[in-house]
Amino acid sequence: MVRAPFYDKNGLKKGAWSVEEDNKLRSYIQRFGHWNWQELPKFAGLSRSGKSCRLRWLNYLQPDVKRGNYTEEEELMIIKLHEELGNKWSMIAASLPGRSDNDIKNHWHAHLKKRTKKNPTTSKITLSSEAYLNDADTARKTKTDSSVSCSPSYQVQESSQLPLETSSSKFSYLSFDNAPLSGINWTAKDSLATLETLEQSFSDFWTEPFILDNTYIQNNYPESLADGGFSASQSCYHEGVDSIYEAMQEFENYQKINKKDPYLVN
DNA sequence: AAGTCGCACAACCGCAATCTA
DNA sequence: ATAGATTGCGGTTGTGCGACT
Repeated sequence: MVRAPFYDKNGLKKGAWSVEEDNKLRSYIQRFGHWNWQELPKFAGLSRSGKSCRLRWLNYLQPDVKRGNYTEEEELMIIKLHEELGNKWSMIAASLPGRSDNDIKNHWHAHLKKRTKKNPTTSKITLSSEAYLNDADTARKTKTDSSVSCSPSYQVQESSQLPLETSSSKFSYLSFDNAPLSGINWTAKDSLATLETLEQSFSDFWTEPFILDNTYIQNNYPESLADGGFSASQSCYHEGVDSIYEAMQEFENYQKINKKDPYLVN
C-alpha cells in the first residue's frame, strides 16, 4: 500500500515508515516537542527529512488522530465545508477533530467527490439523511463500522478553538507524568536518585511503547524552550543513553552555532 | 489459479506563505 | 528591506490488497 523504503542520493530514507522509526519519532516529540522539523530527525536518530517527519507525525502518530471509519456526520460535514471552502483541506480539517487534512483529502477523492457529483445540491443536506448515501457507500459502511467508530456527536468548532495543532508552526510540547525529563530544564545538580530514574528513562527512550500522557500543551510550554533554550545535564550516562547524550551534545553545538545559550533556563 | 482492475491511503513533491537574521 | 530557511498546503503518485473475470 505504501512505497517500499529506499534511500535517495542524499542518504535520506524515503518510503514506508517502520515501527522502529515511528517509535523514535513519537518518543522524541513526546519528550521534546517539535522545536524544529528540519533539525528534528537528526536528534531523533532518523534518516528522514524534516518534512517527512512532520507529515508522519501530523497524519499518523499524533495523539488523538482518528483513522478510517468516517461517520456519516463527518462525511456530510466534509461535503458541506468543501462546498463552502473549496479545497481548503486544512480549514476543513480544523472543523473535524482528530482528522488530518491529508486524510480528509484522501477520503474526499476516494468517496465523497463521486457522491457530490451524483448529488450536487449539498445545501439540502441534513445530518440524518441516510438516503443520501448510495448503495456502494452503505455497503462499505456496513463492512467497516464493525470496528471502532468515532463519536457522532461532534460539532463544528469555532475557529478560535481549533482542536489539534495541525497547522501551527509554533513549538509544541507534551507533558507526561512518568518522565523525569519532562521539564527538560533539569540540571547537573539534580540528585543521583533522579539520574537513576533518568537512566531507566533513557534506556527506554527508543523502544518505549505509546504509554505517555497524550495531553497536548499548546502555548504553554517553557519559555526557555520556545527561545531555543535547552538545558541538560552533562554528567555521565552510560551505554543505553549514549545516543541521547550525543544528540544532546549535538543540540548544544547547534545552539552555539546559532549563537543561543544552550543553558538558558528561566 | 492466474491475471487484471479499481480502491484506499501513505507518502512524496513543488510551491506559497511565513519566519528570522 | 531582503534573502535564506522553515513550515504548511494541496496536488499527485506508488503500491498493497481485495474483487472480479
